[in-house]
Parts: sequence; C-alpha cells; structure tokens
Amino acid sequence: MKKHVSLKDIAQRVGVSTALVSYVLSGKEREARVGQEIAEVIRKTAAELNYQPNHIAKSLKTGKSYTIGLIVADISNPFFATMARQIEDEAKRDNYTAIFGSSDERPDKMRALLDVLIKRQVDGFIIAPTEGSEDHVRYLQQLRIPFVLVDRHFPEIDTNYVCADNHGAAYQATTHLIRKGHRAIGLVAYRNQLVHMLDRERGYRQALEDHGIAAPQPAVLHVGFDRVADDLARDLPGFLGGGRPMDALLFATNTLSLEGLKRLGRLGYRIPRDLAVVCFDESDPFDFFYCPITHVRQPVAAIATRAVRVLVDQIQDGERRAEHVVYDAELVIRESCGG
Amino acid sequence: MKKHVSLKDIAQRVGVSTALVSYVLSGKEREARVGQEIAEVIRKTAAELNYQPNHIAKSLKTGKSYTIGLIVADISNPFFATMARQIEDEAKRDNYTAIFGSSDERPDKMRALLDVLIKRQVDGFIIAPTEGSEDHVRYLQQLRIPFVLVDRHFPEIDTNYVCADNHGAAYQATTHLIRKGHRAIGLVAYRNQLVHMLDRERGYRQALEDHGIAAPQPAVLHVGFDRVADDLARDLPGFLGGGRPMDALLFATNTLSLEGLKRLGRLGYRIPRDLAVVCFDESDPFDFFYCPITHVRQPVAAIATRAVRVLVDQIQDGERRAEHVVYDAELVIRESCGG
DNA sequence: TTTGCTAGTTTAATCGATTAAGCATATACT
DNA sequence: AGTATATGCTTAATCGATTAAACTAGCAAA
Repeated sequence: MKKHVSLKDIAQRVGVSTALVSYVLSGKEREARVGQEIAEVIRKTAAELNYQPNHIAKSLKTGKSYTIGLIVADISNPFFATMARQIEDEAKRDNYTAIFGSSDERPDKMRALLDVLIKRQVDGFIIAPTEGSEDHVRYLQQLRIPFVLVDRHFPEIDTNYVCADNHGAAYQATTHLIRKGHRAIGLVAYRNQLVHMLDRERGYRQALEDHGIAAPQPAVLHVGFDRVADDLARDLPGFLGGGRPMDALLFATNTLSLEGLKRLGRLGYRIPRDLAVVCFDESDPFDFFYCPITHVRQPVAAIATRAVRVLVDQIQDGERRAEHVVYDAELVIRESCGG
Repeated sequence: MKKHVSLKDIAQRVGVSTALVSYVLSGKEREARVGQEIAEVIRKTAAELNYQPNHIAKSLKTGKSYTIGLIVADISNPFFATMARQIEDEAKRDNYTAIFGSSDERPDKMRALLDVLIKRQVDGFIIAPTEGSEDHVRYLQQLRIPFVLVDRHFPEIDTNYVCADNHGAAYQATTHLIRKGHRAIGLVAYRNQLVHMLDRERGYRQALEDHGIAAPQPAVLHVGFDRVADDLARDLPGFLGGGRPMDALLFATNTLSLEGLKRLGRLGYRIPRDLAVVCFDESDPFDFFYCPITHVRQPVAAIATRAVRVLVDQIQDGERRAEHVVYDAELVIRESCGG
C-alpha cells in the first residue's frame, strides 16, 4: 500500500508526461488540446489508483491555499461556535477550509495566531479582534493579507467588517425596558474599549437621554473578561442597591448574562418581580429560565456568511475597497421585563 | 512592500547560499558547522526582514503538515465546541494546528471531509465517527493515516479511541433514579447503532435488571438525529403515559435533553413533582432550569487532551498499537430526581 | 611533499503539482 | 510545392524549504 499516489505515478502507468495528467485532471484538457482517448485512460487510471491531489504541492505552486484563518475569542463560546459552523458551511461552497484559533481576548495570543496562520499561508482571515490589537490589524494590511473583522472593528482603521448594529440593538433593548415602566436601568458590560461594547453602552445612554431619563450613578458596571464571576460577586450587590436601587438591568453579552443571572438568583432577586432583565446574544438558558429572558438576537448566520463572501471577494480582487456591513439585531421579547 | 520574504531573499542579502540560511534558522547550525559570525548576521537579517518561513513549502519537503483534522458531528454543539477548544490548546503544545469539519452525523459528509483533509495532507485525524462510517475508518487504516476516534468507536474495528464510560455512566444515572424511589424509568435516545448510544442503553437496562426492576414497555424512545423536536412532539406523550405511566426519564444527550425538557414543559409536567429527570452531557440550561437538572458530566477536557496525545504519539510512531482509553463520567446531582 | 582531517560553505536534488514554451506531425490552403 | 494552422504531447522551470553530498581552504601530522 503506497503512502501516496502522485501525478508521476499515473503518468508512468499510462506512459505519458505528468503535464498531460495534470491538464486532464484539472479540467484543462480543452485548453491544452489533450486527446480524447488518452484523457479517458488518464482519468480511469487516476480513479483506479484513487489519486488524491496533493493540495500542499498545489498551494506551493499556485500561491493559494484555499484556507481561511478564523480567529475568535473562544471557539467554545456558543456565539463563536455557531459562527464557526456557518463560516465552515459557507466557505465550503468556494472550496475553502477553515483553520481556527482562540485568542482569549488577548492581543499577544491573537498576534501569535496570526503569525502561525500566516506561515501556513492562509489566503485570508476572519477575525474577532481583541482589544488593543490595532497594530496587528495594521500589520495584516501592510502584508496585504485580506481579512474581515467580525463582531467588533476599529473605527479608526479602514477595514472590511461585518457586525451587528450594536448601538441600535442596545437602544431598542433599553427603550423596551423604559416602555415597560422601568426608570433605574443599569448596564453590565465588559471593561474594554472595543467598539461593539462602546456602541452598546452608547445606545443604552442614548435611549435613556431620548426618553428624558437620567442615567443612574453609576450607570454601568464594568466587568473584567477573565474574572466575570468574581467581579460580579463583588460588585453587583452595590451596583444594584446603590443610592437609587436599580429596577432593570441590561447585560451586554451572553457570558455576562449567565453569570449575572446566577448571581441575581443567589442574591435573592426574582425576575421580573424585583428586577427586569434584558440580555445580549442568544443562549439556551434564556428559554429555560424560570422566567424566559428577553434578549437581543444577533444575526450570527448572516454575519458569518457575509463575512465569508466579503473575504472571498477580497481574496479574488485585492484592490477592492473595504466593505462595512452592519446588520440589524432583533429584540426577542419574552417575560423578563414584566408585563 | 514585498508579499513574501523567502530564504532566498535572506541568502542574497547576506551573500550566502539558501542552505546556510536554512541551517541557521532551523537550529541546525551545530550539525552543519555554520560559522558563528555568519550565523549571527543571518539571524539578524531574518529578523529585519520579518522572515516567516513558508510552512507549505516545508510541509511539501518534509511530508509533515503539523495539522490535525478534526471531524465532529457539529462544531456548534457545545459538547464538540468545548472539545475543539481543548484540542486546539493541547495540539498547540506540539505545534499542531487543527482544521475542523462538521459531518452532521452523515457518513457521506464524513467521507467528503476525510478526502478534503487528506488532500490537505493532515498528519492525522481526531474523529467522532458517524453511524455507518466503518468503511471510511477502514479506509484510513489502509492509507495508514493515524487517527483517534472520540466519543464513539467501533468495537469490531481495532482503532485508537478515547471516550467516556457510557455504560457505567448510564448505569450510575439509572441507579440514582432507582434509589430515589423511581420504578417506571424510561430512556430517550437517538435511533442509531453507535456504540456510545448502545452502551448508554445497555447500562440503563443493566441497572434496572440488577435492581430487579422490569423495564417499561417500551423502555426506550428512539428519536431521529435530525428531527428531534418533531419526533418528541409526536411520541413523547404516548411514551410517558403508556400502560404504566413513567415516573422518571433519562435523556441520552444534551440536545435530546433540551428538546425534551421544552416538550415536557409544554405537556404540563413539573419536574421533579410529576417526573424525575437525568440528562447526559452538560448544558448551561441545566443550571438555570427552574429545577436544576441532575446530569452526567463527561470528562470532555480529559478526552480531548488525551486524544491529542494518543494521536501525536501515533503520528510519531506509526507502528504503535491501538490505544483504548475510557474515562469515567461523573454524576452531578442537582434537584431533578426528587428529594 | 603528500596525506588526512576539520571547519565552513555551496551545489543540486527533492517534495508534487502547474504551466509557458517548445517540438513534432498532420492537415489545409494558396 | 510551400507555407500556415491545428493537434497532441513533452520539456523544463517554478513555487520555497530541506538536506545529503560535494567542494574548498587551512592546518597538522607523517
């Protein structure tokens, strides 16, 4: 059992040059004017030997790996896992395959992943960039490697990006809480400067302002990415029960939501009786909570498929200008904001 | 801005042959007796030019891609997403990178994925094989491509595998239900012949038998993988309320659990009052359910890291005999089985 | 002076596929 | 007959790195 069947093996067996075999098997027989009979023989022999072209050799020669590097914060986070799946499916349509890596929201890890994948000659990247990774993004631009940012992006850098309308989503969620009669509405967000997080905060504040409601002091509880549970345990009680007690909370991500809901339970809050809640993202628990949770559904599938499209377009035409795609998010109304 | 810096560029700049550069940059300067000064110059120049070795060229020459193909049922399923993340981290220790693909439990898709990844010259596979993919597994054996099966395996084929003790886990879960006083215990499982599913069923039956309890008729509700919600909607009521009504259910996977719990809610069952429940796998909702769910926690991290270890060992020594690793699962007791 | 060794470096083949260019031979056209 | 064109196939360079083998000095020993 030979380890690998190459063009050469087929060529020898048929008694022709490897060139001819290559032409036939890569569908160039018309352009290369290959004879009908010999083409048939070649095809048959290839099938007999179960020839599998060596994609690596092809890549080396053509300079195209048909591989997409996918860098997210954490592939085990359902938000990114779902996105990964959609990207996989969409990429397959164009014969692309994805290699993934998790940055854990750390710019150094992100950079390391970029370098590993650049060495592997990926044709382009789909990236949920970490905070403080502006230079790494510029680095990709210098190298002229196509990429699309998803979920977040950097307003000061002109790049492709595909994301949800975070401002609008937060605005809508906050407005919903206001309509339901809540006035002391707090936001629980990550302590970072990424635009998706800031937009959520801005959308939230804008909604309060537009409805003539003063933001609580403080209005936002900032939580560290890698210490969500601890920070919430320490800070949530004070945040909720400050000068003027909160009567509603908006959680800015699925992870924050889950930890927050757990903590609220331990603190004895009943939802929506003691506190109304809206969460960002989707999460199975939202449906299973004793009080189903009103949440902001991001169009993950649309973001993923569009990101692939934009990337593939960019790969095929490196000169095309950056695309900025923003999808509306949807407020899924359940029962966590009261009647 | 040059697209790519190669060994040649460095060689020209320094005024030596590419061989020398290669020796220095791949740490072979001792064996190749490269001069100290020139080695320094080469290293400095490489750094200046930000040289990134072309991994593809290297792979072509060495025949090693340092890439692992990961094939699971669905990367967006938290069980597999978590596994993917652990595999990513463990593989990185040995400089391996993972390419993933989702089979959707379909053997044809699995085969297609195998072929795509074989063409890409992955050094080995970690696979959660689909039902009916025995021939594809044998195909890998014929090609002498190292692989490790995870989660499931084929008893009749001698391969590496790493999985949980499904029989023991189901036995333990069922025994727990019995101890809690339940007698009419049903199992909800996928309709397939994969060993992990059969083992769960066998463990369940064995526990009943060992405790002198007759299995309900029917004892198992079989559900199609791609029609979980529909099948449950149609069959669950009859299954529960048959001749002798069920007083406890064991769900064989996380997806079945979630759909099952939803359906039970709609049917008006209160847990554990009307029905006790134990679920397989972990899932965020289990903690958030109005009645936290007793469940079987599989050692996903252990399975993933061990699978990588076994695979890497196999890659390095193709002759080593197949390893069979079975990890105990843990019953996490919550409140869904009554006091 | 010749031989032998060592250190330092280059040469060139190789991995497997792609593809421009070249070389025959056959047929068509004037 | 002589030239042009089409057909069918091969040659050989190439992608970028690896590495066995060859080569060149320089120096020591005999």
